[in-house]
Amino acid sequence: MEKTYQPQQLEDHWYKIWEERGYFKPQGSGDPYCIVIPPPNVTGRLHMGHGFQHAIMDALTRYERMRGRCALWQVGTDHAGIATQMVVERKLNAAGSSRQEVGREDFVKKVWDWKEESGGIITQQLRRMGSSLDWSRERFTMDEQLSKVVEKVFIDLYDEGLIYRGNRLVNWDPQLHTAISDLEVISEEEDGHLWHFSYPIVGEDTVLTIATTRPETMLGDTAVAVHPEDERYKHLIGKEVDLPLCDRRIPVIADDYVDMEFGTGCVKITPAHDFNDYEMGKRHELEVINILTDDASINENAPEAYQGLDRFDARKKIVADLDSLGLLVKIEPHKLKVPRGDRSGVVIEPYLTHQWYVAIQSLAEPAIKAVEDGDIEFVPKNWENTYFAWMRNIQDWCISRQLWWGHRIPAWYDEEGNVYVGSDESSVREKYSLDANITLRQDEDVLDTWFSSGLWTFSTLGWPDDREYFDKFHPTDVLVTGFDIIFFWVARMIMMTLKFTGEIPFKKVYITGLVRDEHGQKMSKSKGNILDPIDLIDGIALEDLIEKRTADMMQTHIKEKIEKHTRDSFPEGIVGYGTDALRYTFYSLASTGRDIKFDIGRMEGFRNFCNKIWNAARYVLMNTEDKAVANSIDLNHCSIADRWIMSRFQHTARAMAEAMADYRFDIASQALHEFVWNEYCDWYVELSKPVLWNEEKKPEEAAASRRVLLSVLEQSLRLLHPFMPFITEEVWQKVAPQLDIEGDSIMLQPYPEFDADKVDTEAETHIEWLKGIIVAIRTIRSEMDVSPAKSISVLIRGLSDEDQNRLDNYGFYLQKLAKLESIEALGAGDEPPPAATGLFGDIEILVPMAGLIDVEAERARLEKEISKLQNNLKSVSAKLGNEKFLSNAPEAVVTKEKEKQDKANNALNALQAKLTQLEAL
RNA sequence: AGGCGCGUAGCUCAGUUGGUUAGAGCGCUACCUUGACAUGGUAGAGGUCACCAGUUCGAAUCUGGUCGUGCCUACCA
Repeated sequence: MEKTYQPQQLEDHWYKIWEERGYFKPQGSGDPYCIVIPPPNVTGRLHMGHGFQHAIMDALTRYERMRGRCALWQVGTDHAGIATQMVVERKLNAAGSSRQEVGREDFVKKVWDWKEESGGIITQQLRRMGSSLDWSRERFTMDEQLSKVVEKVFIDLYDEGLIYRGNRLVNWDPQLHTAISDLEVISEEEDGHLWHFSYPIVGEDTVLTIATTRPETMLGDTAVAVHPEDERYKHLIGKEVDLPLCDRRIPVIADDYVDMEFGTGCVKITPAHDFNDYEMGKRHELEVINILTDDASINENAPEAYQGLDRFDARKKIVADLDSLGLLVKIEPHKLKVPRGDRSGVVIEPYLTHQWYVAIQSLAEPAIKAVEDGDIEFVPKNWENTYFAWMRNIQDWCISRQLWWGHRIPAWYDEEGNVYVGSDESSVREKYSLDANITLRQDEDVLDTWFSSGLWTFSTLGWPDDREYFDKFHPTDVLVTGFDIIFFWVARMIMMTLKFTGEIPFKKVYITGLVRDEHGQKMSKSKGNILDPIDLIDGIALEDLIEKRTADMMQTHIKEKIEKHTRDSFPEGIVGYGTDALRYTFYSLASTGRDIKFDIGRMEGFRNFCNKIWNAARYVLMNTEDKAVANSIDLNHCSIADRWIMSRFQHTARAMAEAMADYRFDIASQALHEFVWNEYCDWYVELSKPVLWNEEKKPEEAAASRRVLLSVLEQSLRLLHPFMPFITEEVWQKVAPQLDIEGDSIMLQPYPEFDADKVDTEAETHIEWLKGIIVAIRTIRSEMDVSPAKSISVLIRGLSDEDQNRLDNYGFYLQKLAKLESIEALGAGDEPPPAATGLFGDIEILVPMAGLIDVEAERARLEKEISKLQNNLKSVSAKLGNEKFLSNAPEAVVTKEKEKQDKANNALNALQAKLTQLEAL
């Protein structure tokens, strides 16, 4: 074995073997366990969020697989309609072409080509994370079988009247030329203006002043609204105003939606270009005048002077024109929420179009109930509030998109515009008994990507025709995902799955936090603070990292800022830490209900942990290969340390099981780390040395310890495997044969279960005693500046009979671990020599001073200890002096405090005696 | 405007039903290359648990408020 752990060489090696041998397929007769992957964008790249979520899903899957469940982690990718189409379109544009130029059919072909070309990257990256996904069942949302499910669901919902075509305002992206759902609109506060304009009142010499943030929409105004109770304007209700710049008179109406306090208290109403105005328009039967084109330019419904102008150019011209008419009153700076498309980033227009909708109400009710009843549980639970809040106020879902990449809507129109829905043209003709001479054309639109994602748990498992996997694995056990897609995806999956399968899609929803950078900033391209999980695994040179982070940046000053920040954060670039270290870092940070700040320092610590495991294995193998190892564990031959470590292992196994049941990966990782490093390596390995290397020990005792060293290491590897698949496999392959364990891979071995019978309280008590004495001696050595190389003689007194027995039995450990020349018990009557003193309970440990100890240093040390004890004693005594405490606190608590007091008093007396003795010198 | 979080050691985070001397890792200090490991060992230093008030014999933990901070939802033109 190498002296240090080298992850690069063995990760690919083992992954390939696991995959080739089919270990990721569900096997065995255990209870089925299933997780479906949140399908990543087929042409996307792995980011930290993926890394985090896949680390968790893989830990769960490997854990349950080892526990004997028939485990399936279902893999697949998403066609990601808008995102993917945009990438291909951008490539076309860069080449001087456009999607319109190549036409729909060829464009879609080009997207498929792009999918073939880049679609392997993300799946390759998932493999690098060690994910035990069943690749033989890989699915894609646009696979034939999954597309069939999409079609069936659409048709069934339509036939049931739950999908309908509506003409209403939608969020329109004027760059992508498509409708998008509410969820795809990001509203952020931006600096804008509030323009005050006057509209002349018909038949009067006065004007009415309105305030607006969007002057250009006045071309589509069909009313002005005031509050019915507004004394300033009450008399104008029912009158008309002349709409400036347009040859139109519009009414003044009253509606209590109007806020009297805001602006002038008068609102212009543009039903075609504002959601509220649209609703108000409906209430007052106002005319709806659309003044925009698909690209958000002014259309032919507006006065000629403005036709063809872009919306923002039109705004300038309108403001100028109103000004020259003397109707511009003032312009105030104003902060407002600007809706932008989450993909395109352009300002979204409310726009009147025909779109397809899902009538969501009847689907939402059972989906709410499923969570209310606890059939589906969110972890952490408070996300349920978010879910309920949205679901109880849910709006119909606009599912059509004016894109080319996606599932084409299975609807046909005849020349009169009648709609027919079916799986293809011929079945539509049959279904609706249409004559052959009627011409049909298919709807041009495709479905929202989330429509197919909503069917993901059952479509990937073969529903409805190939039901073997569906029947076995559905409902799935847990969904692991981010809170950002609770509405997009989780809620819709619950609704669609309940509707079509009658089952919930999953029993638990584990919501992960967002992965942020080390300063708590969101990772984003524009901030240039992205970390690529693969770079953390393999390492990356500083210059390459800077290049990567600044490649697409146009502005030099931003580029420079990112470069500086990157140089500061990673002066040496990033060394590769390996997959196991990355995964472990995610677990350690995965406390529930909290975003995680990714700290590379922690990852380095876990890389070191890998190395620790590696070297522990080297030690064990060095001391067991070609040596006598007991065939089985015989407690009669085991040392007290052997018994202790086996017992401690049980506690760890129990902690692990509890943490995993609660999805507390942070607690689990800490328990494992603590056991392996602090108990196995720091203590047990050291305690094994005097047994293995002591000539006077019987051979069968050494053989027993060798067995225990191997056995506990082997079990620890299994305990660790779901978190660190690679290193545990590599080491296990070397350790298992020493124990004659049969099996081809650790990942198919049973998971260690807690066994109360194997807890050895007696051994734990003895070792705690031993540790206490050793630490006390070491502390004296360290504080008295005694060279670690120097053996010392130690006196000990205040021993009970049991202590004396322990000293007889385990003294050889003390000699080795505290580097002692000798240790002797001092009789009760013996006068102790001047010495440095340490206490462990009632036991006094004396290191005689003879030239070793500096009197002043010891005095200072004692005084420090004494003052610590006095403080301690003060607070304990205060409690015990409080009558109310004595009468109200539970007896156990009072007893405990009394014990504390006694102990502190004894210790104090002992130390004070020492101090007196010292001062007498 | 409503809702949900968070504020514990220099940094990143634990702290279960109120009872610990408030913990871990990284970083820091001192000493040490001892036959697994310097990606290491041993021993340490470091916290008025954001602030205020209350409940209680007892509060990091429960209640109310204040401040700071992050996010989500909402129709203020």
